[in-house]
Amino acid sequence: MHSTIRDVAAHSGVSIATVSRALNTPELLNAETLAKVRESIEALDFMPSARGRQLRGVSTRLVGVVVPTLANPVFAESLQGIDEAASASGYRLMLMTTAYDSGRERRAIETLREQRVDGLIATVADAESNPLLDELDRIGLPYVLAHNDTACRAAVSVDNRRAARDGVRALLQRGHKRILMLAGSFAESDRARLRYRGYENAMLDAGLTPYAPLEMDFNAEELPASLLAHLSDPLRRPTALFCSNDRLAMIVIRGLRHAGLLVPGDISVLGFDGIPLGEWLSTALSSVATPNREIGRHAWRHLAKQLGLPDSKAIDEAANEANEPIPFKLPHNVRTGATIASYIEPAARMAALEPENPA
Amino acid sequence: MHSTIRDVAAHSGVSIATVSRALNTPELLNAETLAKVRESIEALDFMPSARGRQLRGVSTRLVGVVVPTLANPVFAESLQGIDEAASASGYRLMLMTTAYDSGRERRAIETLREQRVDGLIATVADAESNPLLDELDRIGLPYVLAHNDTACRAAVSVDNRRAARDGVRALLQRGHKRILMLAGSFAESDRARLRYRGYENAMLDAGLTPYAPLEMDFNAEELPASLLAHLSDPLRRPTALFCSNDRLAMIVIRGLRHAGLLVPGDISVLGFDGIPLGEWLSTALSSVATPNREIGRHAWRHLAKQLGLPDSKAIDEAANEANEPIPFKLPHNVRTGATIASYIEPAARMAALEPENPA
DNA sequence: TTGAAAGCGCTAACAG
DNA sequence: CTGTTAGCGCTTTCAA
Repeated sequence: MHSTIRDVAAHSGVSIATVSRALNTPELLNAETLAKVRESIEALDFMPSARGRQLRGVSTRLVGVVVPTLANPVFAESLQGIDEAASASGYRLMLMTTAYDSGRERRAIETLREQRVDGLIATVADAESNPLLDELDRIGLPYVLAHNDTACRAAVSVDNRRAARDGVRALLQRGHKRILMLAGSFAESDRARLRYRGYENAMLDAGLTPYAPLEMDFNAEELPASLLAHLSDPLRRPTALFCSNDRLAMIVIRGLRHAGLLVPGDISVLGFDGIPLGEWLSTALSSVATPNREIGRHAWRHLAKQLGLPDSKAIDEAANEANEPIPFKLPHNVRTGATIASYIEPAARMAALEPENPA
Repeated sequence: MHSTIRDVAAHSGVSIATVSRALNTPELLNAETLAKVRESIEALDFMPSARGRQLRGVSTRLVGVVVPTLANPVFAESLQGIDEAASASGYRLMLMTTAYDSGRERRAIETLREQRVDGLIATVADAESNPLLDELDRIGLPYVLAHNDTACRAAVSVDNRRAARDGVRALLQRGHKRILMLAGSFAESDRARLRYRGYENAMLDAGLTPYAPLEMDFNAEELPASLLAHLSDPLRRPTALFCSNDRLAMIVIRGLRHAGLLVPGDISVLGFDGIPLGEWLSTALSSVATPNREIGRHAWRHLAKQLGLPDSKAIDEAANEANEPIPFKLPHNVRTGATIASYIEPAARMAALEPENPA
């Protein structure tokens, strides 16, 4: 179906070596020969096979990317960052999604290895004790984790513990004391666990007792009974909810409204991720925002370094800046939206609600 | 760096053919030999090279996917659909983004051809007169367009004209007569043009004169002067805006609120795409919803058919259903959110606003 | 400046 | 059941 270098050689009456040179080192060829060969290439719709080339030992210039899902904008964003940075260096992406499933993670990495990717960027369910990654280490295939937050491996992320702590502090500063943390599945995510640690830290620092985390289903239509139980007593219920991700926060806000609670009037809600959509909600979602695109971009920079590529970022800058280490931890940012408010004592609230009270 | 089939053969004291068989047709081997070979494979961390295999003429089981950007959830969703369907058939995706740039489209397709993808699924800026696609036709590389709406090529999409027409009809049914259509760049998108045709159709059918379309910048922070001019006269301004995509609709709604106009009280807004996020806005976005994931899934089905794969969908069903043609046009769905309302005559409005009027 | 030839990792006859 | 061998499309010495 495809024409090969041999077809081109035959068509233009030269050797295959000459065709190869026309492709790779045209400057070494006689202008006429070159023109002739190029004509044949055109005529035959010849497109050199990366396969043949790579078999000769040349690198594939392919990077594998492994993400749980693109339905989560967090990963779509970071994929964008990787894509932009990698294509600028002439690398192509090979994408695999895992749906947080370890079987699929394994198959994904296998496939990518078979394709002889030069390296890979992955977000895995468990970054610390992960045999797949251990194997990559052993065989020496370069990889960088994105979003996973661990010191054991090359991993670009925010500092999840501190980010969560800062988020909770923002709530504490607004006078909240009964702050409950909600999470999707802890099993699914080392990140959720670190975020809970941050929550604990902030609470303990403030002399408060952390609640146990409340795990809830990511796809729930309604609030789980366990949460509703927490909310039943207006005087003792949490005054703020810290959700381990934005999607959860949105589900919760919707559920709270459904249950007749005002956000942030009755209860504040803080998310985590800072997905762009959050800002579009009419009550903009307050969230601990993470620089997802930058996470992707920096993951690439680390990988590029491992691959021995010149750092295009560094090239732009002054030479003496060139050896500045590429960061593994990126800054987070507590985005004060409109879903968190200062805590008001119940007594004061009642007073404020009395219409008779003069202004 | 990688060990090869030859290393394994040497390590286990068999021929390379035997190793190859251990990989591809293990049932043909003596159990002991097989075990021995597998041991060596383990010991050497051997992973067969897809390169070598494919060079022998076996298909790559790779599909190229070309989309403008993943920042638009529409494409992230359809990519998900492609991914799910393709991996179910054992195919892998190679992703390239183009940012609607024709140079990048060309490079993307070139790369994919070099990688010898078995076929590709693409969303291009211009589907009809596109030399790149013509070339694919000429060389016989199977491809299917997704979202592009044209009869000239295999393309899975909604019927953009009818979808837009139905959306505008929903506005007309609510009594709107002064309906203005806003679009991003027409140059960028054959789809936007078809949607304008649908708008025209609906208006003319209703005996109304269509407005000229108003093109506006996709990334604008504020409403363009041209639109503000349209809105200045409360009695003659459009009572509804039809936006050629949801992102635009969201920008417009924000801008309208900023300008002191109530949505949908003062003016209705209808989007197009039905991105999930729209439903999360506190005033849920009304939109002509397109089944993006299904578009991806069906694009794969068409490609799979061109590749001569058995249709996994058809297998599930009764045999007599098996030859049911795979649709090119998928159903759209006018999602009545909360940003469109019935038109109320100004007089009636004024009356309703007078607090003295009894209920 | 060009050609001949070896070989990259693998599969698939064809023998044994 | 297993080994030998001939390529697949390309790059890269080495010679001419």
